[in-house]
Amino acid sequence: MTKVTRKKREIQQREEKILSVAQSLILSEGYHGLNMDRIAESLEYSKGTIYNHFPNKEEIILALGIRTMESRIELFRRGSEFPGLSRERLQGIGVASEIFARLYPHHFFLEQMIRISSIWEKASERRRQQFQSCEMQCMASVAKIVSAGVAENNLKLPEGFTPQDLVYGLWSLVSGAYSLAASNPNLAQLGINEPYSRVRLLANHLLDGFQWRPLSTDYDYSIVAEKVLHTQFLPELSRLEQLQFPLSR
Amino acid sequence: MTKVTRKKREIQQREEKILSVAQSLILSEGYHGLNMDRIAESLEYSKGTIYNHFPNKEEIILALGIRTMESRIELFRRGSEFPGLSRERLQGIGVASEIFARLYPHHFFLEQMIRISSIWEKASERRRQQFQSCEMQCMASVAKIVSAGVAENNLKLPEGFTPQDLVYGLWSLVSGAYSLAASNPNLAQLGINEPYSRVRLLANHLLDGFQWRPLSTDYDYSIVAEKVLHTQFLPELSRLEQLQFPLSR
DNA sequence: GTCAATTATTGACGTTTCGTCAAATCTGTC
DNA sequence: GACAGATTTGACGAAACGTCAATAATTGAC
Repeated sequence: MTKVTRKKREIQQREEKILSVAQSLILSEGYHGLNMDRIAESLEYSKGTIYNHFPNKEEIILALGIRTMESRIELFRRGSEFPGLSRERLQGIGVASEIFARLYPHHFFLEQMIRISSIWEKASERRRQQFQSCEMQCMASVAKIVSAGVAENNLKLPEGFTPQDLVYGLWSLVSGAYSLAASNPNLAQLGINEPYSRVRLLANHLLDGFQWRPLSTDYDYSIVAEKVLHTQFLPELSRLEQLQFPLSR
Repeated sequence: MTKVTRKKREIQQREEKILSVAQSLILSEGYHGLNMDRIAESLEYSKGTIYNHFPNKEEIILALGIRTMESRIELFRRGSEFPGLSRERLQGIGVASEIFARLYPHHFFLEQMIRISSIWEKASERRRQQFQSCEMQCMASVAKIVSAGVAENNLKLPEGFTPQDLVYGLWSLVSGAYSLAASNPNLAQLGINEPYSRVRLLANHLLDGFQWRPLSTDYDYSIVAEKVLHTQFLPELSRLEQLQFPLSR
């Protein structure tokens, strides 16, 4: 029924433009720098038109978060398709996670904002569910590999410890670390110089603590990471190199 | 010179009242629920008077964060005074951290807010430094114990890994986990039922991964935690029991 | 006790931003 | 080219921030 006319396409494209302007505003000037009048002015449309696309400011922010979340799911999917032992496959997700954090460092900023600034309450149910579903998909892909590790007999979880609990640990470690890195400009001042690559090492030590075999003391996972990078993430390589992506470090 | 008159004391006390009203507003209605008119109205003072105490809304929020941060430092100090091996003392901080998170669960909410909502930029240099100094004191107390572990020969850090890096890991894990728990009401839905006590277990596994002796597989740290609780945190015990604080679980 | 100087309080006001909606404009169809 | 329906516009009201001149209270010297 709904014919895709020139006008319809134009409207569709405008939605992208709104998000892109919103993103640059929010990144350069923070939460308060994003305002509807400025978006409208910058795109040379009236405010009413912007409100036709998004019923309020909060929805725009959530939409931005969903946009990067979708890229994250895709990266996680590709990472988890790396063939091998469970812990090697988890390495695949680790690399995906690191690539994600480097390509979209602002995401962690957005995510915190979404959780905090009453955005959640004001946004529509539909978008909220979309966001949560993204998050759950990511966590599920990790949980699946943890369960595989148990099934493979390479990982024994402690009494009363579920795969979800381990996912909680990994997730907390990674998101905590990236959030700190994203919002604390003076980590270096505290003696933390390469936050991104450190996270991978820390996560591996956590896995060692659970005796997930092969242990990182017996097996060089940085080689696995390198392999993951070249088999699963070729398309991203050049973009990453511009950012000086050092997996070996 | 500046005599402490009745009036001065009155003003001092009002500052406390402002913070307490602000806190309940922000907790019950989120970032947007906190507004200066409502604080003024609720305390039956005019807005101008509130502005005499705090030059803007952001300073109030930061002051709230500093207030809990100071309690945190105090808890950390007491925890780290627990006598014993380095890893036992770190357990002391772990317990302190867990007590803190249970007594002031809103702190992690505040902290994220401070990092995100342009609060940082708008607040005064003085308060910003105060906040950072609190944070650094906490991290330093952890770093000190890590270094002690190395000196004690119970911990060997990997090549190129500094004590600060391990602090970064612990800090990220703990703050990530508590932030998630504070802002994600449906962790249980994801299969994570006791976020607080899980964190301690996860952190201990991370330390095991670094081979910090004695390992938690050889030594029951929940007994240590119990002892810490009774020797270092007696005053808090009754308050915690009302919250059903299960260290053994 | 009085009074001038200092200090504290007030609330009306200007400003910014959100989100709305009736009126104006544009688009596609017959 | 006339008409219905979709789209766009921007003036408007509401809410909140932060200011400041005017007012009130307090203090301390005499």
